[in-house]
Amino acid sequence: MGRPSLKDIAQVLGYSVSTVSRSLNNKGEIDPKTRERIREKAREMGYVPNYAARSLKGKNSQLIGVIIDDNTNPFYAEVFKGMEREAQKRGYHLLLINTHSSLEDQEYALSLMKSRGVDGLLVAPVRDTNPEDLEGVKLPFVIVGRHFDGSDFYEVYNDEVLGGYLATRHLIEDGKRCPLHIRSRLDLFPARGRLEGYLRALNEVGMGECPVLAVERDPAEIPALLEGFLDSGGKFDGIFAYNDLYAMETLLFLKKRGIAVPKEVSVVGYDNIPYSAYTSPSLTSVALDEIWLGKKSVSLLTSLLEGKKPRKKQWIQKPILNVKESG
Amino acid sequence: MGRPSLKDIAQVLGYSVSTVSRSLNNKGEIDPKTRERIREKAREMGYVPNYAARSLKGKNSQLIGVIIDDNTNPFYAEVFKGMEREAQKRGYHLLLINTHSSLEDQEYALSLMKSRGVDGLLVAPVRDTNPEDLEGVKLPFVIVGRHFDGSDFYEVYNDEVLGGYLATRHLIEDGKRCPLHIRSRLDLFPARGRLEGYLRALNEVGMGECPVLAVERDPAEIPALLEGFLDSGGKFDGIFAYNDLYAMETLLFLKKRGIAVPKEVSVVGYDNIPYSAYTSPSLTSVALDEIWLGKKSVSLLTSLLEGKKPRKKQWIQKPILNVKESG
DNA sequence: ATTCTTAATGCAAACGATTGCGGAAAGGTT
DNA sequence: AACCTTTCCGCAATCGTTTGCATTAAGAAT
Repeated sequence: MGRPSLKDIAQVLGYSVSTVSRSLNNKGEIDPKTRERIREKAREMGYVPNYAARSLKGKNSQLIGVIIDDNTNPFYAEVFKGMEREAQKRGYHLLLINTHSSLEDQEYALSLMKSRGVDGLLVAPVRDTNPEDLEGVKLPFVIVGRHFDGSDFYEVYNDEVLGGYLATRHLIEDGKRCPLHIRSRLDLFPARGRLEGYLRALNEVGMGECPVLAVERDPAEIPALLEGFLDSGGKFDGIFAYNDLYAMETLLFLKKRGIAVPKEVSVVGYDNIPYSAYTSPSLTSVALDEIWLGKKSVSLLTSLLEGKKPRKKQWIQKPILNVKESG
Repeated sequence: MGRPSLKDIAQVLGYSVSTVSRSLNNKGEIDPKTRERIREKAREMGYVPNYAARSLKGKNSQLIGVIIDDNTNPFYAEVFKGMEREAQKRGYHLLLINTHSSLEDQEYALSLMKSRGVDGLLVAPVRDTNPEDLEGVKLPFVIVGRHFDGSDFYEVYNDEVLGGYLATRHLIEDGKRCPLHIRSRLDLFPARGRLEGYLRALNEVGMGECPVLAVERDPAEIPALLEGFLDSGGKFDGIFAYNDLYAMETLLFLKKRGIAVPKEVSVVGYDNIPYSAYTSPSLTSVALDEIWLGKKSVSLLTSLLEGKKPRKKQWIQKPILNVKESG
């Protein structure tokens, strides 16, 4: 026989299916003795509930859809881990789909999640996402790692401005007079925040005009960007890079050019991924608690699913700076 | 209204539910004209199939369970990506659960997958896994990245022996007389293979006795291990580390001790993770095609699910050596 | 003894999709 | 004109679970 159903248990014990169901779910009024008898038998027969049937009837699947850019990204990998921990604790499971930063893939993911009957969504929307596309799925959702200006979505994200500020202020306090920023595309939420924090730190001490280099698609552009900047007479004594991967490309370039880090130039990254400890010099980086981010987004979503309406819609995490050798 | 069902479409158009179902699934004989009419309407109404209902009836859910150690591990992250690509192409979706290398978590995962009604399993079993536990779930499955001696499971994995051999032979051909190996626990399949390849390369050229250091739990033990080895008079001029993380710890230690890489000591890692390009010197490493691994395991499993019995049960990938600066 | 509570359990419908079987209409064959 | 095919489509059962309502039995109150 395949997996036993409620009916199988009911037949063996001579009860009705409803009684078995109620016993297993602790619902309704059941004689404690029969309840125990049923639970025991269920265990013995290796009963596991059929989520498909349950979700078909009950309208809830105990499934949460997770839509992120790329599970290979150490930051999101870590966040997912946090999500999994919290979700399992609360009896939910996760359906993960990558968007590869593509709007098309994101639409596919959204429609699929709906089709799969997930109870709610944890989503890190790709750039250019129309907020209405999210609302259009008519599912409770929590935004992870992003923030839509002026919206009142439930959101769990990092204080990117503070992160950029911390990184830059550190460079300044270290005596750097001309810290460069290598930013990413400004249609990415974190990129805007980090840039803003960078500018704020500069303005605070009256250092107006420092150069910002922009990566359009790929961190692989960085060597050429820096090369071009230096060759056209540009100067810098510190670099705040959009993230650790950017910073690593930067370190590589500086090494090739024979520029000493941190003696001549300090480098600060962002995300503090595990591998940032293994570069040489090891990478000073803005650190986040990704696990917290994952857990918090799940607990927020599940309370939504339980019909609560948490008053606090925005959960913002304060990053800290993990100072290592590069600056 | 919520998401429209077959019934809704049927009512609007005046057909029966069965006709709608058959039209949408291209089954049975349906007048091409009505089929198109129905498909058009379905599109218009934004119909998406309800997988729960489908799997309840049809006995297949188009869901594949993925059970791995840890989605943060770059190797498995990459493998998962490959799986996702292939699965989506074939109309399947993935349910991911981490085991954190714990037998207990693995059992939870297995029971959960059964409960969720996945059609099949892609699993990288934790050490000490009893093959019978896997067969016990009574689901088609493919082993990923491991190999059970003597079993005839469907398996997709790497030729770890060859990998270890390539790494070690490279060190030897580079003139190293005493390459050290830092291995992991031998109850891990890859650890056994890599060690064997290492020994084979040594024996081939009659270099019998070279030292092997064993990490028991955590790569963080490595500095102490090497320290102890050196202090007790041990010597080496090359190191083949179990994986890139091990190699990175090794590089860090060597740097701290002032030992020049690759001048005095060459270092070779395994997995060729993206971040191995950013150490200094960059890390020579055994490279695998993780995407292939993921895709292949999915295509193998889906052909099982379609009732085929592929003759070739073991798919073994040949790694290559990606020579960079460290050796 | 009769009626009223209360506690414990069963009945049956419903969720949305699939599918074997049968029926009706249309056309073809003698 | 009677019969047979073929084509197209509907009926109804089914999957496993949940849940509102009905039912039964037992005990309490009169």
